[in-house]
Amino acid sequence: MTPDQNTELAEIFRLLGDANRLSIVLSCLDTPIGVGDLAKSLGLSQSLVSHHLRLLRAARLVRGERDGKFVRYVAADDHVRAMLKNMTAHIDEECGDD
Amino acid sequence: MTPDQNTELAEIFRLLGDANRLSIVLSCLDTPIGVGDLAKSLGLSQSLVSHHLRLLRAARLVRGERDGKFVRYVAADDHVRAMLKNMTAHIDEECGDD
DNA sequence: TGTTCATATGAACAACTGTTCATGTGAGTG
DNA sequence: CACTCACATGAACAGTTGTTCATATGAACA
Repeated sequence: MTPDQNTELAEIFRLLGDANRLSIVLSCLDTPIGVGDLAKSLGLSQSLVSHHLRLLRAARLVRGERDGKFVRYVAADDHVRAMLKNMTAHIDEECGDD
Repeated sequence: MTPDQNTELAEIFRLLGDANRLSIVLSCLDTPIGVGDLAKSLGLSQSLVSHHLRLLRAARLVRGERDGKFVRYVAADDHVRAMLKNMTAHIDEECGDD
């Protein structure tokens, strides 16, 4: 693991290290979802969700697809999906062990 | 994924989201290593490493074993090891794809 | 064009975080 | 005991971050 890779990985972790941002990413892991729906379903302001999505987009964790008035966001690729599913699986198991 | 699990996972990510802390955890994934050696090999102050280790310990990402004057730290369990190896593997693959 | 809906952006601020420096604790050794 | 080595802790500060409010952009539709 090179220093650059270490920094890159830390940056990804940092972005996922906010509870709201994490739930945003998890909410669009498999199915594209619009910003407004995201905000409503998570109980967050539209502005806040949009700000977070900008960061997630910049880090290529998420990608937005325009559809008329709407912009729907999904996990950027299978790496992101696999990483997060692996992590959530471990969390589930840990809770079982406690 | 319950809200509690979401928070817990975010907390883990937040801790790994600092480059120094991440390299500390990665440095003791498989082999226990003392605080001083950790500091020297990463080019960080002993105090800083110790502060970070306290946070990592509190989150049960790492565990310390006393050995005389020394305290050696290791990844807390196989979950932590597996999660991090999975993440680093994905980072490696992503770099290959670019 | 003017209006409305969905999303993005900018400024501002309180709260938090990483780091350093100084000091404390506790184990080993003379 | 006094001293040293390895580590932990506390206070303090600069820099960063999440959030809100207000406003801008941009697409659809009358």
